[in-house]
Amino acid sequence: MAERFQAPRGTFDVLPADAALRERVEAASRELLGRAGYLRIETPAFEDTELFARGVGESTDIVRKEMFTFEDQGGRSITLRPEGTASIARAYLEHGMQKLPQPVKLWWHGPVFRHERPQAGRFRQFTQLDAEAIGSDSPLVDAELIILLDELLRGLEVPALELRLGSLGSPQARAEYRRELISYLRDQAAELAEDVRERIDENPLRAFDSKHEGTRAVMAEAPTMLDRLDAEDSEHFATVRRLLEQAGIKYRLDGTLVRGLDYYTRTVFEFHCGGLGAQSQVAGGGRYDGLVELLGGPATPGCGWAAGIERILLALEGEEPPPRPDVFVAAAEGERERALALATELRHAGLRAELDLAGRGMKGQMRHADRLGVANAVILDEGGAMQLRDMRSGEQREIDVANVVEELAAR
RNA sequence: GUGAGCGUAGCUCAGCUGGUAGAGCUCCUGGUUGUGGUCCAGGUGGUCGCCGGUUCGAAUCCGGUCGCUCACCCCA
Repeated sequence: MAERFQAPRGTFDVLPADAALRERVEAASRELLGRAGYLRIETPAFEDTELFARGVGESTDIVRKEMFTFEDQGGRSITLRPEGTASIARAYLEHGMQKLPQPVKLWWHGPVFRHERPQAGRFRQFTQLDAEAIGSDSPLVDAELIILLDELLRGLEVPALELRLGSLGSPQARAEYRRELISYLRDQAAELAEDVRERIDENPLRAFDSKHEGTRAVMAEAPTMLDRLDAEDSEHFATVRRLLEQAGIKYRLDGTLVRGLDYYTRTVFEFHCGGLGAQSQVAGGGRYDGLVELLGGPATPGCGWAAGIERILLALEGEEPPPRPDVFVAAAEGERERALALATELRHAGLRAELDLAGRGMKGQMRHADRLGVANAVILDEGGAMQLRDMRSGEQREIDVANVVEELAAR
């Protein structure tokens, strides 16, 4: 037991029972994003470490302690992608997509890696669905992306959804606000909970989430980022809000949204699902107007989101039974090879056909057919005769070899 | 990285205050020469996570270790 291999910590197998639901999520996103003109892109699962260090930000938890980084045989530092946006921005630049009509709208889904301690809804390898629109600073872009994400989650019937919406403004405004908040907290330190006080410099925004009474009183009076937006950012945000309201999308205004990646500017948002455990965030994203430039390109606005497929699946909670075959071909001892040929023929006709591959006796084959849940069985008798059996009624009659395929296809 | 709970057959679990492993489900075979779903009988399958200690003897007690789960942190 102990010596048996196990999937590495924080990873999992997608078993057949899980596959159908997962495919439904993938199909829904492909369909929805396709209709909105988002085009599919695939980037490598690993990149130059520096891309993430620069793109995501040296000071973020992701870069500081969550990356799977290794040296390849040529001495290059390589990192399994901990998120997708930096790769998309890299591809945008590498392939000169500035020359395309803007914005360039892209989507992808695939594995993402973060070296974290696993827990409910948190894995070391998980799957993200990403949508990105690069090259326009119009608030229409922000709104379109949020509307699409909302439709996706709602269409999948993710329960107890909540959209939180905020704006971070420009990097400068954000930095100024942060300084202001830190000094405000320092002044009020005596009233704050101990854990909040200890993290004033580390993460002052977190004070807003505290359940501590004294802290809550202090925070009720604290300035929020939304109060400190400059005129342009403020107008941009107001337009995004108006567009969402026109689209009938409910949201909770949240001036304390942080996002753990440095590249976010202006609009930020998260979708949460109640009853998901501690990791309730199902999707999140925002605008990143400085990212492309940060990676060495021209000043280029961008906006996008990532949805966690596993968290969505967790919220949907369920398995779908594997598809049932239409027909099972059972064969007497000497007829096994004919069974394969017939099954192949039936498959050509578009039917799901199975046969015994384990050397079962007739009783075993019928039992197996029953468990597969087939509606019909074809039984090949010794000597060439053939029976067609209706597995529900138990009715059975001899049938002509020439007619089996037709007969079954018609059912 | 920190904390808490758990770790017995493929799955769900039982095994009281220590005496050298069980049930249900699943799977396979058979129930008078090859026909299913109910029922009956039988079978496959576990060095009780691992290492060490206490003991005449440990799945059962103690220590360590690994793993899983949940939470903190942070994020999808």
